[in-house]
Amino acid sequence: MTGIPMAKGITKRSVDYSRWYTDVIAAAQLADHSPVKGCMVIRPTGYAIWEQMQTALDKLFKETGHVNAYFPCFIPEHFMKKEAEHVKGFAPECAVVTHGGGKKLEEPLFIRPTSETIIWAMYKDWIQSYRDLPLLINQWANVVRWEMRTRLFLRTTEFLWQEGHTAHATYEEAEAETKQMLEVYRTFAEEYMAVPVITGKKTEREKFAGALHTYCIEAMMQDAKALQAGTSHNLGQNFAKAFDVTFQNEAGELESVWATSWGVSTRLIGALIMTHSDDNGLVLPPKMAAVPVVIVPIWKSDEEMDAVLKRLDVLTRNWKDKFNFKIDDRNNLRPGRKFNEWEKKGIPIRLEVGPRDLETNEIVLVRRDTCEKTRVSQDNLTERIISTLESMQVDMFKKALAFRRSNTHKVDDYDEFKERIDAAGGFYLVHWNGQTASEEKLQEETKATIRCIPFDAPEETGKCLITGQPSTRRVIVARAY
RNA sequence: CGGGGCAUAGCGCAGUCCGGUUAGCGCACCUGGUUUGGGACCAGGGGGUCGCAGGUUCAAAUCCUGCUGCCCCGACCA
Repeated sequence: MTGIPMAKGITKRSVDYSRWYTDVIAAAQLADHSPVKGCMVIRPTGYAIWEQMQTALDKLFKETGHVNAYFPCFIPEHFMKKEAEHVKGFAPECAVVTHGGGKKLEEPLFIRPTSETIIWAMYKDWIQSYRDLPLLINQWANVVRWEMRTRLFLRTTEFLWQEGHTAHATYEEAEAETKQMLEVYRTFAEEYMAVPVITGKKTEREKFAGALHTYCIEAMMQDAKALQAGTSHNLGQNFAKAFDVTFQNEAGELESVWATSWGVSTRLIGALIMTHSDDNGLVLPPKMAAVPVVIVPIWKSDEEMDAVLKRLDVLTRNWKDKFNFKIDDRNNLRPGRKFNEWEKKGIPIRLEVGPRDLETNEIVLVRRDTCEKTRVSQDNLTERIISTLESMQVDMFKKALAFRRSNTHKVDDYDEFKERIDAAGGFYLVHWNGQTASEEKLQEETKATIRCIPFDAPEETGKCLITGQPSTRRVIVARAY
């Protein structure tokens, strides 16, 4: 048994990918456009996904020794101006508060686009000796960046994120932290979101404003475009010097502190949607579904209703501590409507139970990722559900990985590259001479950017795709969100 | 910032060119009944300062002027 009828109200991916994306969000009731330009209202269904993400990530952060704190959203103007590169990078996209309490403020307050400056202003007071290090703090917060063009989840004026800000005694320690947190992001993306990512280093041009270097995870969406899904920065001593944060080392000498910062945002919800969902709506990997199992009971008479619900009572008795589930016993909707509703919302497993199943001791199990419908025995149902959820988690990752692999190519000829990226998008492993000038030329001529220098790229001699100059390794080039 | 489009019920639209009953349709919503294994049906009902502000006119959703907001496509960004 298979098959799901065509979805109403969702544009097919093949017709218009970006319409499809917004249709899926609307159909699943994840978010709405707000009355304020560029901002979104995250609806309960969408926020539940964010909560799943927060829970999993927060645990990973705590396991690596981090603690949470909260800093204000207002940043005094002169803080923003202390780190030269940082101002240059962020000033143009900042919202600034000039009035408060009906009066013009003495000093304008920037609404944080990120919190390095206010956090380092505080770290100055908190750090005196090497014994105060490392300082490993994370905060869950909103930030504002005045973007010209916005898209739900992918780029909104205000968005939710977490930002880790750590302080260390040495460069090596800071570097280890930067890499460790990138690895946390990779683990989270792949094992929880089932989104395969490439880890690597950003080019000078793409790195964070004020960082020594930036590492990232890059994912491929179903239209074969790249999406930066998370970043981790080694900030060196730039912020410590700008905010005069020093510590006494064991030898009693005064040194500047070494810093990192790292973040992922509600953009991950966009990544999740564009990696797994289909023409029928949202598809959630089990670990990202607050409620991974929904049961639609079916009945004609009141007697049948009682019988079905009673059986469900027995069947679900030991489920509470194993996985969340919901019994959709609304009596004003017919089953077909409920099937469709839960499909659009991406619930991983749907169970259908009616009078016929009571007789045969079976139940209908439908997998959202494959749309596969199976009649399964009511015996061992709990184990069957758990194993199905586990398979789905793995299968969805494998499917996404296979897609990325089949859309990743090595190319050595610039004209061939132009043709292929126009025709099919995709990731291209190409040689690059390491110069910003050729990177800019590439973007001007093809709208593609260097997504990252992958960690696993082997040393290999070749010629730069753009200039023909010598190169020692390949980088990933793609058109990106 | 450039190009395009839209603004009429919660959503999607018609009506606007050519001014004229009480502004209409589909979906959604409410009530009652029949239904229920893939998006139910029948009957009844509620909901609108026609984006805002001026103007023309006996009369404006409709004509004129100005403004505002939003969406989509490009240049910039997590």
